[in-house]
Amino acid sequence: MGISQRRERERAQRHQLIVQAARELAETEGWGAVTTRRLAERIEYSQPVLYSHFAGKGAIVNAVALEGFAELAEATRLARTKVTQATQATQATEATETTQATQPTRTAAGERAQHAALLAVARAYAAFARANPALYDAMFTLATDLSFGSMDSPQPLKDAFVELLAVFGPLAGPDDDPETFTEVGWSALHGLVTLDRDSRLRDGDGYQDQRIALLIARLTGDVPK
Amino acid sequence: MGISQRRERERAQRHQLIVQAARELAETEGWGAVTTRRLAERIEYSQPVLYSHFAGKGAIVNAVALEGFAELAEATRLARTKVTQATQATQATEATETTQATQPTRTAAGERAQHAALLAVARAYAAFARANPALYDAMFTLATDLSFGSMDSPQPLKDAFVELLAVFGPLAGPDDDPETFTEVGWSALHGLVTLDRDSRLRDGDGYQDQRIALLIARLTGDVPK
DNA sequence: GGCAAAATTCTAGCACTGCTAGCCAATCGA
DNA sequence: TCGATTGGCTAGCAGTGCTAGAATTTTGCC
Repeated sequence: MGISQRRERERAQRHQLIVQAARELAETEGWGAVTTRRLAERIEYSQPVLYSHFAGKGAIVNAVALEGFAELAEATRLARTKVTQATQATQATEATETTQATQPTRTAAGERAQHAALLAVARAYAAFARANPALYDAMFTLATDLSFGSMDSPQPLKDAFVELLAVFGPLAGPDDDPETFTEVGWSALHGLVTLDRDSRLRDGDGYQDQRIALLIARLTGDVPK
Repeated sequence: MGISQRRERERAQRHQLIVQAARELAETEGWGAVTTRRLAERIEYSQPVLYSHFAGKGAIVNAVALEGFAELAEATRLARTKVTQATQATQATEATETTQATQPTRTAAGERAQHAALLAVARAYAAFARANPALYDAMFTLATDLSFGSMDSPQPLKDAFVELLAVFGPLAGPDDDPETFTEVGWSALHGLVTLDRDSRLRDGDGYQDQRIALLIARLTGDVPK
């Protein structure tokens, strides 16, 4: 039965080809240019084959969005581990403590490290959105029917939130629910990203960086008096 | 020359009728149902008359969005003045100080009052978005070509931001730019509203209220240790 | 009042969209 | 080798935003 396996493999390849074509087309010419005809032309098949892979155009957008969430989770994970490892090395030289990385260290140095990690992740998040505007659009403005908070939400969405929870959670106050705190931090970041992208905030050199820094500072309780 | 004036008046009425029809249709059946044909049917004219009033469908959406910004500004102004007046009355009985309302009062009572005002405005903002989902969509996801930060941005947009500035600005840290602080606060609020609306945050009784309270608390430096 | 001119509204249609029914050819199991 | 099944294609449907040109109404003038 090797033949049917090969056919299934080819089908999966074409499936991925459609998603990739949609994403590239959207990123170069915007989602308005992503029509079923242009998509079919691009993958060198006729339109109806799209509907043998996806229920409709919306399902294709959803697939692109899912890819985006997976990559976003990976990007934030990278930024987090990079910084925490760097600061852990610094901490080792200072030789203060060696608790688990996942456990919030309540020392001053630990808090500083987590603040740094959070800032790095926030910057990575903003950079990701800026580097893949169409992808971010698919994730947050086009694919609105992707369930999130419930049990049956797709894995990439859960992964992405868990990743954010790992950075935001430890910085929640003792009386705060870490998940609520993460939701607030994520939402704020998302708001900054979208409003900046639609030119609804002052445009200029370091304005967005300033905003992100200010947000993270306030969230972590680093407030000037 | 009273005739041409009457005609112009009637034209303005029909102009407003189009905007209102678009808004109502969007609010009851979603923006997907707002087509030029249905709009024309609704105002009891043929399609082309729409184009004698607006450059295209996008221009109609823009008009709706502008109306939304005007109303949003009004709603936040109402929430702000209501609370500040109430707390000013309380302050008067305590007889501590009587500075100008626009000037940030650096007393403990003054800060508490501003915190309360900010919370009230944030709640009003979220309530507005929840009560007019299609309108909010027009303002932030459909009419993306509305210039904002620049000089030539429409007056309602400026007004809305000034209104937010009046609540957020006084609570900025001594080293913070009030405008930057306002941009951050507004973005965070916007993020909470949109993600909540798309069911991307946990759905339940007071979750959104909790998130808003947490956000405002952190922004104002009221951080638990 | 009657009539050409000007402004306004409508009919009809264009090029496009997402999506699907039904035909036609290649592949499969016997 | 031959029917049955699968897979892809052509052609077309209903609907979209928008517009050219016809038809109608209103205007200004004699």
